[in-house]
Amino acid sequence: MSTQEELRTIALAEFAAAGYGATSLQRIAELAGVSKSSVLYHFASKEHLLEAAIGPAIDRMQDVLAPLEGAGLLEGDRTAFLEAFVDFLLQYRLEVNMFINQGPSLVDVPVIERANALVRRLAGFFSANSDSLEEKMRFGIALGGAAYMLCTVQTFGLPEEPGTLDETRAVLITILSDLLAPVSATTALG
Amino acid sequence: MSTQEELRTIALAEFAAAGYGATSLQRIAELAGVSKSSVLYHFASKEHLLEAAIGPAIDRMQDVLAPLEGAGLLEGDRTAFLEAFVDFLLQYRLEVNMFINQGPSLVDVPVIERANALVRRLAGFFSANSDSLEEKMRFGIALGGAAYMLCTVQTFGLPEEPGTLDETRAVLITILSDLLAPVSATTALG
DNA sequence: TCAGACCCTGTCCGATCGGTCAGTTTGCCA
DNA sequence: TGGCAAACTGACCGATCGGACAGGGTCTGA
Repeated sequence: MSTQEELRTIALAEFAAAGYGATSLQRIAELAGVSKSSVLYHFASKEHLLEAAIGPAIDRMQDVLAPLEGAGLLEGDRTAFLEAFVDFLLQYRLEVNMFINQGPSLVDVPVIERANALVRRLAGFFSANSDSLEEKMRFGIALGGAAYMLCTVQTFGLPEEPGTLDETRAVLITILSDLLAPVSATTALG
Repeated sequence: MSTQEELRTIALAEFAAAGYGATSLQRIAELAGVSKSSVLYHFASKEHLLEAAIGPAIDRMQDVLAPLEGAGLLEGDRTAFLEAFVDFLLQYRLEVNMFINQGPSLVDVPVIERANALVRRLAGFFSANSDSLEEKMRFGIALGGAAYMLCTVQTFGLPEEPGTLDETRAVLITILSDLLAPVSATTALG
């Protein structure tokens, strides 16, 4: 693994565990066995390093959540969406962890703000006052709860997987489908 | 409101919104219209200010989650527990928001670590490998999802309440009861 | 009137932060 | 072997942080 890739990996782990602000370039350099100057050679600034660390995950997140926008989530697509969503959570656990924990406080970082804007729209979806409060809250609890639970498990250094990855995936999809069952098809992000 | 109470209120809001590390004593002082020295007069240190800001909420959190420990959550008590849990979330939204977002990264702060230890035990509950992975994940999604959803709604400055407070409370309890319905009574934290 | 508690302030300090810059090492290719 | 570009480094900078400290108002009770 090149120094650049190693720095990216270390930075992601540290940002997710200790926080972006609480992680100094000095510490990242030490963990990688290089100097702080070397970090700034590969990444022009701390913010660039953050962008490199979580940018790809946020791109993917936007793709996964895209179907929720506009016309809404059709009944037939729901299973496909949940599968894509759960796969995304499991594949990018560190990045999701970091975004969940620190997204709200890193509002001035473009790459974070891009994801924040998306979450803000989704949050508006289940927070706006309307007739079907329950449906919206079911949606929020399903998506937010799944993400938060996986991150909490990871953050606190508990056993890497609650069951095998495949079992986790299947159970998670089952629960989310169950939770969203009472939600009518075309309500999403109307 | 006394200066001390005002500082506590401002600190809580800022810590929750921008993060503990990202909030300087200088900024808190400015928002309160006093000097930084005055802040340090009322609270011996930044950490003491944090303790004053969220300590009471964490005490309450321990009380609310206490029934989950030991013998487990009996069937008859579940509704009472969910009511207490939801009431806690709604009453201490700012504090819960801050704890969810920054608890994992503030491991060296005693008042935070006290709550982290509790969450760590709860997380272990639904992450440990066992026969009833689904039940444990249902539990984690219910508790974590409800907390995270409310925090997200608040963090992003959306309408203060998704519906009236009473309606939110009732709907939330309904959804969580529904989600936990398949969970047998005595599995919790065995 | 005055002593003391309380509240508040400006000034200063060491530490640490992200970032700049000039210079050195390393590896590859002609 | 010589040269050049990429990789890397130590020294240094301004800014900001949490905190220490001495002192100045203000009020109250003796």
